[in-house]
Amino acid sequence: MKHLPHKTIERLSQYRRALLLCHAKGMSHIYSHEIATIQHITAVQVRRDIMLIGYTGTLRKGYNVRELIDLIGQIIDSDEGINVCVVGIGNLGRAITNYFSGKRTKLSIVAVFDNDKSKVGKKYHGIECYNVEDIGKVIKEKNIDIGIMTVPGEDAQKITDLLVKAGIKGLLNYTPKPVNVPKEVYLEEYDMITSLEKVAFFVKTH
Amino acid sequence: MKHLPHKTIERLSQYRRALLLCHAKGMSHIYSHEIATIQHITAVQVRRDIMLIGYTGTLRKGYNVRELIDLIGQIIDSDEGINVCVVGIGNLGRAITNYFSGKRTKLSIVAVFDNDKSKVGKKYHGIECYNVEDIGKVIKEKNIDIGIMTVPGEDAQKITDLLVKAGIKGLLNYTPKPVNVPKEVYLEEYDMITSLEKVAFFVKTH
DNA sequence: TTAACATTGTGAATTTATTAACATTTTTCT
DNA sequence: AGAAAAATGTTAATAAATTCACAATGTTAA
Repeated sequence: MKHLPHKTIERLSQYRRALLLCHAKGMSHIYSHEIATIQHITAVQVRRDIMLIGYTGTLRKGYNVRELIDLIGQIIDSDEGINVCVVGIGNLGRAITNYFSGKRTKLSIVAVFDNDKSKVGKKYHGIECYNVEDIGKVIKEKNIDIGIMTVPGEDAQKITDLLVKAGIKGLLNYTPKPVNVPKEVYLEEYDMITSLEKVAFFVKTH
Repeated sequence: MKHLPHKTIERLSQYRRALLLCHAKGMSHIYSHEIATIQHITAVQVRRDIMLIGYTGTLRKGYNVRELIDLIGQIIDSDEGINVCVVGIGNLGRAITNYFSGKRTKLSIVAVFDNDKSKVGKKYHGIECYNVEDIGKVIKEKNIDIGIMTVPGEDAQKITDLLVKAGIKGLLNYTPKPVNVPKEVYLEEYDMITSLEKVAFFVKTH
């Protein structure tokens, strides 16, 4: 496989979730237009994405749900699984930890961090909370590759630097402050205010 | 102004936030490449976005921070302000409510909803929690245009239908389930799992 | 004063993403 | 059997987003 576009990767992740639900309902096959309807996109887009990963469906029967789930897994998951940590166990950190706990096998949250001493040592959804000062040590011990940052904006860069120094390979930044990482670290930033302002803009302009 | 691209709208929101910080620090002017560095994009991109909104900077001095903040406000804010509600006051709902409380003047969260009777009547960051059954009534009374949905996935479509019926104009869906809305309602969906899986993919493929 | 420099603004080129169009194939119906 | 229908797979066309390239111009320094 040559090079999957970023957008295709995102959609594959979403297709998989939809497919898992379909599988749970007992569907064995699904048409491109059914996936498309669920995801609010076009059937052509779905077929193109699936073409890009080299899968081919059955004419008139559509795609085999089980096979497609497995193939998407081969593309986007790592065989060995990836360990993840959450830094900042406030409301957002807890929401995310909760969300993931026990769900994925390939991506597991194995540590949470906070600078609030009263939280350190407690468990959140079964995952132990460590002191942020121990980030370096814990990340190495637990072989953590990805960090999810849910601290206040003013701490964002400082925590980022700690994570980078600890050897993190990917960072998901949910703080409102953009941070800097060296180019070998993959960075994804998301900001709720931007999303809400965007909705407000399009509501305003009909 | 003709038609601003979606991506430009998102970036304008982000520029504004960066600019507000710069303004708070006492900066009166800023160069395109400074904004670009903060946002991890190119200076040309910044200049082009600013060109699109019809602002023009000063050669060799860059952009006037105050003026640019105000102009972006004119573009993306509504004069009268927009009222927003949060449905589902679990961890994520509280994180968002907390995040916004007291910050924006143009976008304000004026109600939160939950189906848990023990939460109804309580206040969350100063905002009263109503019963989901009263969504229709409260949305009309309080003139709410935008809903942020942070309920469990299995309730997503049901709540969406209630919001749509109540006359909501924009919906930000933070549940893991895509929902359907009539075409006159602006829908933005965001899913944390997809973001994390994307990071994992790019970490895996270096 | 004049040359070197740094910055904005923008048309053109390029790249990325989406959509259209349609050939192909299997199934169903008559 | 043959026609009609419904689906996939894919090339080509189009649209959207980004980057390049550079003219224009104010600023600084010699």
